[in-house]
Amino acid sequence: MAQQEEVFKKIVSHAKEYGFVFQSSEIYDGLGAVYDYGQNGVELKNNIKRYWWDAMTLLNENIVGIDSAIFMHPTIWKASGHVDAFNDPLIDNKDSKKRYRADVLIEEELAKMDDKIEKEVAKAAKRFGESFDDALFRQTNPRIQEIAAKRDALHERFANALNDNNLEELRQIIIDQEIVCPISGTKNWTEVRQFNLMFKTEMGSTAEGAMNVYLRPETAQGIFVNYLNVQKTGRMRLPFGIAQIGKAFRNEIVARQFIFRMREFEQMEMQFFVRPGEELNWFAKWKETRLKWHKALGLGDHKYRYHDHDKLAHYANAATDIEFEMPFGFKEVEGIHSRTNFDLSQHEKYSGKNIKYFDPELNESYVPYVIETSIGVDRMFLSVLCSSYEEQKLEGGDTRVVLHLPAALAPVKCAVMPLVRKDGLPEKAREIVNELKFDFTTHYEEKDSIGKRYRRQDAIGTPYCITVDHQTLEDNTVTLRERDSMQQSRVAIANLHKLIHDNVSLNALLRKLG
RNA sequence: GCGAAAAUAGCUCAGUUGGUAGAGCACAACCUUGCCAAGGUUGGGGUCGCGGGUUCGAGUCCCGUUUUUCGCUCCA
Repeated sequence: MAQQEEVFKKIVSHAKEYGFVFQSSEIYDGLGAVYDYGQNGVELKNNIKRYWWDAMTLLNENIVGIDSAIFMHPTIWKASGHVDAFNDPLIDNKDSKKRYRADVLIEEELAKMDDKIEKEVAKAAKRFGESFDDALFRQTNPRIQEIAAKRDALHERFANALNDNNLEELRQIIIDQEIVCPISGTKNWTEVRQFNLMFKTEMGSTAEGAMNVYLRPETAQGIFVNYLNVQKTGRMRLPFGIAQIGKAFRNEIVARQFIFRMREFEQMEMQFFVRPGEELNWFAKWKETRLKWHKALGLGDHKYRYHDHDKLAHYANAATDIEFEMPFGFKEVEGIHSRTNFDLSQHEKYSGKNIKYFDPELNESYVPYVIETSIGVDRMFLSVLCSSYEEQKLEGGDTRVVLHLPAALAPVKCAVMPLVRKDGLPEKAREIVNELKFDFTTHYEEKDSIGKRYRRQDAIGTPYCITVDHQTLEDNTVTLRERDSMQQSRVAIANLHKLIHDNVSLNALLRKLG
């Protein structure tokens, strides 16, 4: 494990050194958990997005894309549950340094009181035997009455505090109830603080007229609120899907592990709308389809696994993660959720608009059920980078650092280099670049020895290097050098284009998914 | 957010009880070589994360702060 962490550090350094990922605002000491993509990173990221987008929209005639705005009406986040669910009142015990949810601590205290009552009842039931009247005993026994009164008073006070969002009161309840930390056993508590995971800003210029809006914490809602627009204008019939790629923002308390958890991140989401009752079949189908998409990249089938959720979110009736083996363990890359009709029903309720789908086959209207597939682009990027990175020992004792990126995702597809910088070889190489550049990201390199140039291309994962030598001037052939095997072959310039295209285009990858 | 550790050139790091900021690689120019990196010459690049303090003098000691890593915590 320690070794894995070393490798991860090297990957992070490599990502910076070769222009994949930079810390945001670095010259101002950086900004926490925000990163920028560099010249190679952006190409890799765009290729990942293109692979996903094409797999969704080209291969499925019933899936279309949209691009919704980051700003949305604030009520959307009330309807979706984010305003409430992303607002946890937290409190720390100063001695044990443990953090708890203040509301959970109080709920546990209430549960304890209930337990006490039940114990009293059970004791009495044993004592009185068959003549025991449970309801009567609860109503008349003074001890139980006393506990129940305290319990009810606490419950009411707690409910009021929650309702008013009164953090000081929550803390006061914990103090008054003499709740202790289960670890340290002390009552040395900090203030109660609220962490809202949504970034808030204002829209409109005047203080009175300004409206509080949020930066979206997920892209899904932009699809839900548009689903009927797309269905009607696209004449879509269930089942159909809407795909979207876009930025989302969460003010994470702890954001770590490089680009794995960032405060600003990008999602690729597809919401698939189905008939009620058919959702679990579609859930199973998408589970399979999505894993196939990942595995087609060839990063290693053993690096993937499903993680089915036992504890489901409030909107879901089934959920799975596709996890990928990162240097720091198996981690979620994609989530597949059966979101029921929760979101659409909520929007119907909060907007007051009818957003039912009319099913011409069944001749009835209903709110569709939704299967969601949602990938973190940045996590996907990280998984590709980590599994591609290799420090390879070569014969002769030296090592080379090579990124075995799937060719279709590589930021640079080929590099053209004159063997020497004279005798007209650079000019010939330029001619080849000018042919290839229209279809492939092509580098031209003439500086340093040829071996050094190969290694530089290996480090950014370029699948092919094309070397122009003196023979080229005579017979129009070049040396084609392959990244992973380091094998060289003599190829006619006329055949270069097709050869490269067949191996680096997304097309080949998509055909595997057919 | 709490605790611990760290921050010196693009990268990896050295820097003595406090006394003029260094190396290797990388980068630029020129020469040389020419199919798997690290030949030669020359050069550019650092207010030692930032801000205070102690001191005649701070990369080094003290305080604060930012960022990163690890642990806790949290995670739709």
